[in-house]
Amino acid sequence: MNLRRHDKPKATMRDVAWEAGVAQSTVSHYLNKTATVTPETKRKIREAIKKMDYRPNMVARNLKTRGSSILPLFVPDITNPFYSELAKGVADAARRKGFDLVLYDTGYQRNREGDYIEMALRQQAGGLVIGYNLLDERLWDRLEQTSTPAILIDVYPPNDLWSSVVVDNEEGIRIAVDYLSRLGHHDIAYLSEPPYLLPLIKRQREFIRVMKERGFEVRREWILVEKQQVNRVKIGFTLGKELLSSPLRPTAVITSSDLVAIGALNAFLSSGIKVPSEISLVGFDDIILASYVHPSLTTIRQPKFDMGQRSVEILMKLMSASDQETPVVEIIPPQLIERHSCAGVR
Amino acid sequence: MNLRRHDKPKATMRDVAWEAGVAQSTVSHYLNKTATVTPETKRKIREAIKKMDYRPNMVARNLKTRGSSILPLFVPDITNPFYSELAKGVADAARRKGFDLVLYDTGYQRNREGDYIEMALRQQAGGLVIGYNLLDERLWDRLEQTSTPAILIDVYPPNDLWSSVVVDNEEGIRIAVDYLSRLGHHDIAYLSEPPYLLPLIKRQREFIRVMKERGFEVRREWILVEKQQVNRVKIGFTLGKELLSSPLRPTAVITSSDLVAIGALNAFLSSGIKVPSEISLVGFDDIILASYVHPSLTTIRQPKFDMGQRSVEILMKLMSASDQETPVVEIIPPQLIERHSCAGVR
DNA sequence: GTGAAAGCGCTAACAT
DNA sequence: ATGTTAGCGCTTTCAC
Repeated sequence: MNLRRHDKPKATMRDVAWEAGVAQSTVSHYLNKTATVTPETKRKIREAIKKMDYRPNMVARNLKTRGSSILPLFVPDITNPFYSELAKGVADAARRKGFDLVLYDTGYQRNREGDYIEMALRQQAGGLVIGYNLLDERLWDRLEQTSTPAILIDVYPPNDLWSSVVVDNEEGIRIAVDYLSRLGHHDIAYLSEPPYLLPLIKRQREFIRVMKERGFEVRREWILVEKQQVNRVKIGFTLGKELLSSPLRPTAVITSSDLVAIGALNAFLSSGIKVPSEISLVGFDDIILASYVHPSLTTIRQPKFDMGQRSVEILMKLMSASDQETPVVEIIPPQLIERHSCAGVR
Repeated sequence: MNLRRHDKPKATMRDVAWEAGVAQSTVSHYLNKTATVTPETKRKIREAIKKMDYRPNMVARNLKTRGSSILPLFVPDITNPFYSELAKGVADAARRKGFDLVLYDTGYQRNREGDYIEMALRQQAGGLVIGYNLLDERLWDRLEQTSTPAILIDVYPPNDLWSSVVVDNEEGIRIAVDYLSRLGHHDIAYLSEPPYLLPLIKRQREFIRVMKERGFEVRREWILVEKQQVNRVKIGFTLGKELLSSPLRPTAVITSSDLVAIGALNAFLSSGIKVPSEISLVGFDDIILASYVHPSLTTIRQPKFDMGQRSVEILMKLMSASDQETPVVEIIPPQLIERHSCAGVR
């Protein structure tokens, strides 16, 4: 590391000061607006900067201020559209605050999590954005020990020391059920990936609760929850097929995520079942793919971009707090995105 | 920026040295293996490090060595699966070399490109990975001026000063045509997004050339190239519909990218045309979505992950070269991924 | 094998 | 309004 080519020496602030015939600190003051500078002096400095093609060295600046202008984002897999959309929101907000987004893609590997946090800390990161549930829970202690603030997205904090931004999972499910209900459905199935995360548990639990509350029957064989597989599209496919093999067929299905919905869609289509005329389908997340499949997927949107942005704002507040701020769990409202995978029941 | 909380002071190398009862430089030597150290001294240092929870400060290190451990990656849109897969490859290779991947998502906005390059340079980045064609061509001069090496991916260099990693576009098209040909197709259409990039032009040109070479007729109305729209799925949809309205219908179609193929697929399906039984479809890129749609898409894979990795290796070489290295254009072979969107012609 | 000292490019008191 | 000075935490000669 730290390679560098045989480059022309970069101009430093000292060079600029010399060229402009002023003191280095004056240049610094001018650049940082940390003192007022005569118009005439300003001019000279500006010219010198241009002439020398001067560029402030953030590394030196950061060393001096003991700060850092990088903002680490942890995701388990950047190729998952959910996380890439999140990353976009985080990057955008970070940029606005003058931070550079450093991407740590852990690939769902425990040991990488620790290594990457170590790297982030060595880079003097003042805070972390974590887009999923860390596999290695001991890391929370490590972070606390170094008093590094962090914010979680899309999952609930491991304990009351940490903050997070999550969508209102229960509300999302309610919106889905009520939407289908309005279309005349009451035979509704629920397909889910393994619920090892609280949001997933909440969705499932709320589905059952609201179905009962609305007076709809909740059939055991219509609540299909995967235990083994990890590929969400495959899960949806498997569960979709399984659902079709049931003697009673629901008129609609809600899934725990869009990826599962897409798998289910493929299962239905490949069995000759028409969507939405024979069965309606609503997903969860609203990833970009949802609008790409045919029929396009009606779904419950998690405003990922906004959540990414919001998380940065909260983190910045935590970082600048002179004392341990009270952690916050911010709940974001979900939103129904109506597309073409649902139809009224005949 | 440069926020920081009221944190407990981090241990420095000086603290460690003091604790271990040795000189700071000895600790440095131990850490960097830049001199041999007595086992006994090693032990003391190790213990001090552990006791104080010491972590090297990369910012200070980078200032001293005038290096940088960040590697900027420029993409136009990280939510585009093509770029997120690329990013994964780049991040992976960067990490292996001890670099942190900094993500610059320009959102296809000219002015951001300049701003972001400026930020990257201020961070003392020693080289850049650019995953697409910069919109603002003047930036190449700026980069040259600062003698910052860069490597392009998926596009050809603007001139012979720069390096890039690209797939063999012609070969990809040949593979597609020959594959369809083997299935008995010779009435093949080609649908393309606006060919403002050389790879796209090459694909189109090669399609025509190889069709002729194989003795297949090339019909004007079967070569549909979008001029206006930017959303590739919409483009595919529009072009797909247009193709269906033509009096003569081809038995197969090749598209300039998977996103276009997915749009075309939707167009066919929504017109009641069965894929692959009535029309075969092959895409280009092999983005993750290709395997998610129904029927899953047969396509020409660009090994994005590998290309990302390779680009980092080449860039590192350029960065460490003491003198202007001769630029390279590395051609990567594409690969046919057979799925379910193609069938033999009856 | 270990240590003393210089300094990377910058900010921030503190003077003037 | 501008300048002087003292480091930030580290690497790297160069002595010993």
